[in-house]
Amino acid sequence: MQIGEAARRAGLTVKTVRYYANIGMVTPRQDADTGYRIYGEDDVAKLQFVGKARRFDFSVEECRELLRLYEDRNRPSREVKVLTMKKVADIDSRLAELQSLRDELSGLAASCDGNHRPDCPILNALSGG
Amino acid sequence: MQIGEAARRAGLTVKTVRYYANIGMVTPRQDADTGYRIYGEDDVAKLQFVGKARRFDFSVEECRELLRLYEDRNRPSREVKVLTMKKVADIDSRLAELQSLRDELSGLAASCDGNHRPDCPILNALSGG
DNA sequence: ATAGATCTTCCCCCAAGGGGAAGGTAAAGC
DNA sequence: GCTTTACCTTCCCCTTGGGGGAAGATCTAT
Repeated sequence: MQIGEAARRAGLTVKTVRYYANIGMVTPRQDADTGYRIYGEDDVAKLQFVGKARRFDFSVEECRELLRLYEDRNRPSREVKVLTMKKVADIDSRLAELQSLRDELSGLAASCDGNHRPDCPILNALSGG
Repeated sequence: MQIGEAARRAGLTVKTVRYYANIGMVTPRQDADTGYRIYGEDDVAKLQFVGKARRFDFSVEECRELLRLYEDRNRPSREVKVLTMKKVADIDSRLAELQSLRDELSGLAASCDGNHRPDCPILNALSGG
């Protein structure tokens, strides 16, 4: 099939699928006459795989690694688990960071009257040392 | 003072301070002879303000807006509060998204033996529809 | 034959700067 | 006076993960 249908079936944009071809992540055959990319079922499966991994917040490089493991029928599952737990740890630290930001900002917002007068504890906090 | 000291006092890199000057966010005087940027105390205060707002996850454009409010002695505090609460809402939705990702990934990791054998529920989940 | 949909490559764009080259300037040491 | 060192300037390319759109080729339907 052509790139449009492959993209549709993988739930990705054509631009994205072409990008994955360019960076060598999912490389379809190429028609010698027209230059059109030709995708097979296996390619679509890989595109779906990558799309899903991206939605799980894996970076493109991490997806490349996961894809390599996915294609290696003999890899130990430990390798996949390690990558996944590392990603969970990444997300945990980002969560903690965001939560703390959220609490501080929310506290500031609560302390601000939010009326027509110019006095504002939020700006005071941002400008204070 | 010159850009180096201004950056040091604001806790930013010289690159960042120069960037803020280029995009018109914090614009110092400029020495006509040497072309050197010359920062005053008020500029340093603005740099500190922006640096702090950036650490609170406000985008550069949002910082520009906050800075405008900061400099406007007559603005109603409501405007600042609205911006802040919108940012809190942004962070909340990002938190929910990350939390859900984290739970799914963590569940997958828990279901994977992580041994030397190739069977891996994580990859199965990523490749399944 | 021609219109419309799809495909190709090519190039510029986003945030928020970082890295480093090439060159001007100033202060301190000898 | 000369040199080293530290600081400053502009300029350009790099990052992530593609999006937007132009110019041109190809395929399908009428």
